[in-house]
Amino acid sequence: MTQPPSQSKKISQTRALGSEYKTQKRDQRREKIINAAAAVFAEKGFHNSTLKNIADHLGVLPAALYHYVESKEAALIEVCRRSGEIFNQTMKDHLSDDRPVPEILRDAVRDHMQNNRRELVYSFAFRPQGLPDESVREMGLIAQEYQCLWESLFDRGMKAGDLASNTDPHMSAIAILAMMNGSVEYYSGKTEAEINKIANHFTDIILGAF
Amino acid sequence: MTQPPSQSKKISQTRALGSEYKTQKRDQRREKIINAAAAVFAEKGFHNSTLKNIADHLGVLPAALYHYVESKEAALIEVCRRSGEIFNQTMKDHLSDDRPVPEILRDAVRDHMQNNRRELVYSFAFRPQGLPDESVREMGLIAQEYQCLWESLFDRGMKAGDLASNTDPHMSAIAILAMMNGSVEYYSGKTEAEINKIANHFTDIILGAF
Amino acid sequence: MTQPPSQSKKISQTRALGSEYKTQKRDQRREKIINAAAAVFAEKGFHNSTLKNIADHLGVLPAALYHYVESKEAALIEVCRRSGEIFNQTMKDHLSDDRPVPEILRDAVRDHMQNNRRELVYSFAFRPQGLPDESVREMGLIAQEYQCLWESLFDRGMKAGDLASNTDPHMSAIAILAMMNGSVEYYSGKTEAEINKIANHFTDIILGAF
Amino acid sequence: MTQPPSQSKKISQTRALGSEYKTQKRDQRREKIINAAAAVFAEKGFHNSTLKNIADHLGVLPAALYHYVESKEAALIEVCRRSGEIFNQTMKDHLSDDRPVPEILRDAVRDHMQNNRRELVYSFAFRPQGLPDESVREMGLIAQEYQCLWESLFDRGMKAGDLASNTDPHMSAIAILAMMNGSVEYYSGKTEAEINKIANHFTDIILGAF
DNA sequence: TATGAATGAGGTTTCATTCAT
DNA sequence: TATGAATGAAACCTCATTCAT
Repeated sequence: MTQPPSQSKKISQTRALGSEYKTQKRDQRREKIINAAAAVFAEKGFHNSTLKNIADHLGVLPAALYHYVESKEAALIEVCRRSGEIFNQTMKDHLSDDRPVPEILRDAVRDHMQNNRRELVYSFAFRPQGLPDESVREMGLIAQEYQCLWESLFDRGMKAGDLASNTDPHMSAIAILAMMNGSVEYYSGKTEAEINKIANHFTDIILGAF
Repeated sequence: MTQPPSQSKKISQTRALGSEYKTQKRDQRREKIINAAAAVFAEKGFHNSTLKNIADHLGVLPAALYHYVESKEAALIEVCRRSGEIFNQTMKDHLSDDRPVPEILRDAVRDHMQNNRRELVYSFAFRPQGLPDESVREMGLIAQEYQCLWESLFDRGMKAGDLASNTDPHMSAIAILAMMNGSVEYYSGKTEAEINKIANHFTDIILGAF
Repeated sequence: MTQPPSQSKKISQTRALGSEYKTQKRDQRREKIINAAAAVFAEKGFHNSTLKNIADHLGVLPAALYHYVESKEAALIEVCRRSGEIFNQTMKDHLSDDRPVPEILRDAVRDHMQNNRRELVYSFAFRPQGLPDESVREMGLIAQEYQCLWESLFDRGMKAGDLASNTDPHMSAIAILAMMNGSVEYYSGKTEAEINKIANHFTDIILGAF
Repeated sequence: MTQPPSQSKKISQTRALGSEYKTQKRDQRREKIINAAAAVFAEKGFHNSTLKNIADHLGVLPAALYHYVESKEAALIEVCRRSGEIFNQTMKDHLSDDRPVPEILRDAVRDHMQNNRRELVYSFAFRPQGLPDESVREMGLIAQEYQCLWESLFDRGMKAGDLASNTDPHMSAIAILAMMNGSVEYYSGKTEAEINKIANHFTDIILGAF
């Protein structure tokens, strides 16, 4: 029995696969663009970055970006969302660990600072100054969640007796986040090992209190 | 016989006073402009601030600013210089105090944070990202001096036995500055009393370490 | 007999004299301003000159100029008028001389070039490019009259047999004026003696033709 | 069996041609812009010309010019360079001719004046007044070379016995250039034939001297 | 009369964005 | 999909001019 329909099916499958393949490629391209945007924004700040800067990173002309990103601001929001996910996911992973809080804390501090350096995104996630309103809203939610995760770590530590009983989880979270983000210009250019040393120092400061 | 004050002298005095008066008024106007610039820069960041924004703060047209400031960048540099002087002078005053270091430290932290809030200038003095080169240079010197002042405070405290003997002045300065500057978005809108509480918390963290 | 009226007369006389004196002083001041304008316009061209440039020449602020001159363009017109009068009067003086035309011509060429250098005004009187319309009209009349004076000199010389009989007064005037004005950048910085040599050369060229 | 031309070769050719074609089109557009700039600058002078003037000549908005020219001053320099090349090349061509110098001279004068009219560029190449420094430098070199070419023509003529033995090549070049450039307002609006007549007159004046 | 503050128009330039190809 | 041309809004800045003092 001849099965002409099969051919049409095959074709449509091929098409579907082709389209899936295309979608995948498109996503990869989009991701590269978002990464380029992240790098440029981090280096120069949002308002001092031009689409040409981003396009240059990719060896492409500015107009090409519009095939993947709606606008400069949309790119910023995307960058924020992604970096927020990285930070938040990292922290959630730490929280699902059942080692003593001080040990988790030490790792979390180290990871945050390494990410700050590596992802070059701290600037958006934690410095809303002068950014477009919608971005600020988006970032605010992310940052708030992140801060909550840190607070819950301190809270757990205190309740478990791993940290001093008079620990203020809220203030401790504020303090360690401030320390890590307020010194990023100081450490972002340093080696991984050096950053780890600084991270340990910060952890000791937080742990030693009270 | 007493001579009446010579008239010519009087006139010249009047003239001198008149001119002095004018100079004074001009300086006041200039100061208001620099302050407006500081406020706008702090709120929106340098690149997102327009001369119109600053002019609007003063109820004036943008072109009027050029009577007092050479350019937008010149305004930025002036803002940085002024805020740097405030911070550095405040710290020098604290250093010339001979109370125990922990007490001085507590006051210094409080003053820095209050200034951060009041002067709204932290952003330039401590966040060079994407600013014009000359401004960055200027700010770098200011910030470096400021950090040295903090280090010398920790150094003195350690040598005097007021602080733990294993205190690292350099890292302690980094840490407390990062804490204060990295949390400015958190506290800048709060009342003086609330900020003082936060300042005390930060001081306790730094003092309690080790 | 007492003569009180005389006093009032005296006063009014004094007043009249005072006012006349004032008018005179005012005219002197105005003349200085026009001269300063002429110098600045000549050096930088009209559109590249600012009122501040002119005011600086006089050690005065720009607003002060408005007490004597209606506008920047009015100053230009005045400058043109004055320089035109100088050039035209000089030429009329030469024409009322009854020496042989070649001798007069030699002197006239010399005077034009010296004036070009000294008065620094050639640029307006002979280069209307891009100047405001009214100024161009005013200058056009002046320049036309000046050219006519030169033409009549050549005409007289030809009719008197001092110049070649096939001399074209119109073209000769065009040529010598072009020579003198088209080389002003070349000679305006030179000494009086050097300019005289060049002037003689130009005169020889004109006289030697045909 | 003859092979059909390889398709890949065709494609690559097509691509190359396509890109070449685009480059060519871009150059044409750029040339039009430079020409428009030349026309506007010539009409109004550099400082009195606005980018809007130039853009209007092309039926375009000012911002569009920046696709082809870096800045207003860059446009000026380009205009100068191009016109300088035209003038200098024309003169070099004349110098490589071995006819008697008077004949060459007559053609050279005619060409210069026709170019002055046609290219509308004399103003930059020979009137540096108030132009930006770099442009003045560029133009100075061009003008100097051009003058040298004229001098060498006179020099050759004198040595060949075509011109009077007491000819001063330097002064002759100054004089003829001044004549041609100092009268451009007079002749630039005239017909080609009329200009030729004037050019002949100027040539006669130069040749008849001494 | 001269000053200095302020204005408003206009200039050059940048840049996100759109669109035809 | 990427390009390159073009746009239009907005930025910084200049400057002739006005006005109160």
